[in-house]
Amino acid sequence: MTMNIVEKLKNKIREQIIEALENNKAEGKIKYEEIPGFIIEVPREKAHGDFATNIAMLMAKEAKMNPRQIAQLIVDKFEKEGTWAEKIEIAGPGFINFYLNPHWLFEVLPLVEKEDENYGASEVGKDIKVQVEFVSANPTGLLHMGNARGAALGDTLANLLTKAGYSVTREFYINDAGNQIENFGKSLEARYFQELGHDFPFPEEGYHGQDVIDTVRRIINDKGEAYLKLDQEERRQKLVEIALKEKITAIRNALKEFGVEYDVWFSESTLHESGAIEEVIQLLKEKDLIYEQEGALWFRSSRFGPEDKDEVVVRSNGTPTYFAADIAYHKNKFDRGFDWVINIWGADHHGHVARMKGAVEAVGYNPDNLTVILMQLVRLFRGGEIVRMSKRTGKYVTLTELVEEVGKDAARYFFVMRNPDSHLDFDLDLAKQDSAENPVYYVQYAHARICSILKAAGENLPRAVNVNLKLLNETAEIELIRKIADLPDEIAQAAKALEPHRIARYAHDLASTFHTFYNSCRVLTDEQELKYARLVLVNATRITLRNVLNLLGVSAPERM
RNA sequence: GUGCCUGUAGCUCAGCUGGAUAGAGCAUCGGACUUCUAAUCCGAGUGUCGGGGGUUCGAAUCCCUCCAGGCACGCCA
Repeated sequence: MTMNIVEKLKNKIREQIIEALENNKAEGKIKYEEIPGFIIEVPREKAHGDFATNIAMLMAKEAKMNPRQIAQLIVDKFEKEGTWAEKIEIAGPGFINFYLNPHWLFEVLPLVEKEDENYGASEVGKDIKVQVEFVSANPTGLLHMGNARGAALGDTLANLLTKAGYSVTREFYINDAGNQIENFGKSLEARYFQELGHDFPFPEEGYHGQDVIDTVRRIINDKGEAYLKLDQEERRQKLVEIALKEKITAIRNALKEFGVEYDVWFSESTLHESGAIEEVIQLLKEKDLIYEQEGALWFRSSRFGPEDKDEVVVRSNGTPTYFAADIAYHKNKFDRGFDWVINIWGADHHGHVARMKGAVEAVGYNPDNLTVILMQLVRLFRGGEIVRMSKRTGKYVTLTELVEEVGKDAARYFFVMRNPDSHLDFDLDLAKQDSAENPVYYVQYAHARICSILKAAGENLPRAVNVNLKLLNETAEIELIRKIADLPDEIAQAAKALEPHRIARYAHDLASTFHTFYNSCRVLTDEQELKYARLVLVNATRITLRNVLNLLGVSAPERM
């Protein structure tokens, strides 16, 4: 059982407030039916205490009393025992501010030491099976910046959910069927002929990238002209088979270099082969959610979305659409028992969300259990200019190139730093610079500094239980402990809200608090007891920083 | 035309889901290394929170409307 000190204390204060209110009610000093949902928060202004609540304002209307009067009643009956409260004040329109004895914070240091790598964990997601599907790039090409953002986001999110106690599966959906594979086959065939010196027209919608040519050259190297004589369908099939395997391996390796590994690689073609798509269409037919028009089969998505249009699931030529496969895929996900299914998609797919949810409902599952995170697209800048990626020429910067250029740490941090909702302008020149402008160095530097102190201190690191923590009474020290204490709550909230960027901000805040401490308090001082206490504090900071960097997939260097 | 996202300091962005005097980084200016790493710290300044209405004790946050930018509206995926 992991503990969350901040949460525990908030709950304690909450209980005492409710009890104080009930006591007042019993004495007839206040009238109300129900206590409204109120918050206990850490005020932005330090002068407003360690915790504050807005309950008095919220109750004013129902109790027909001035909020400050209500606050006074609560304060009068508030039992401080067990809350560490030293001073309670009523402020502004009726906030109640709690000023705590800082000693409550000291519990956190032995806890961090004890939990070590596990510190920050909580159990808010206990017994909840969640799947995060992300990247799922077309296996016909290499990974681009949009995929890279999705990879950083999805992996960090999965890390967060895991830490918050959820049971997490990472999944990559391989689109190895359908139209784009047709095109891929045609492109490969064309390049195959061309590379062997034949005239061959390149398909209109084909893949123009250099990587397709490279693949074909390798195939020729290996198999020579063997496929020239085959009939067209068989030739394309062979070429696709070899090329797909190669592409998927390349994608897998690129992601691995980026620190991302999956539990499941799910192949779209298995849905076609197993009959799962036909089955799901049959199911929808039975529910009268499919109709025929102009030779095609349509799914009544308009029944579900607000005013969404109906969607083709089987073309007039008899082949199922991507959407049909996706319905079968999502049914499959829920069939596997996931309580919560999370997809990370590029914002250009947003039109797909409503009908996907509709489809989930249509096949008998609760659409609320499907969350789609849409991330806005990435624009690359180089030399102050947008790097245009061209579909026609197939030229774009790949994930592998990005990692080579700016490094895994900077790239991951950069992508996760921002809210997925905001457009991301990635300045390659800036990220490339090994300079202080790159925020990831700021955080890593804090970790390296700590390691340096610990090294200088020698091998005997004191244990929290053996030192006098009360000596840690400087503002900078208290602030640092407070920040460390926040981690479990930060993770739990970031996980629940699916907002990994909060953790990047936390990492920066923690580093900043440490740097301030470092400049105002000397750890290796002549006063032995103080030194030991500070060593404990610094070591707890190291553990916390390292754990956060791990969540982000960023390394925690001991030297810089 | 319809739908989704965005609009906050000169620039890049936070803003804990309705709270108190709206915050960071970069950039600018001025300070701090004989001391555990100056890739750091301390100090200084800037805001019609896109505009206008509304909801209430209280709005950057919720609702309406308008403006600007991005994206999507296929028997593509």
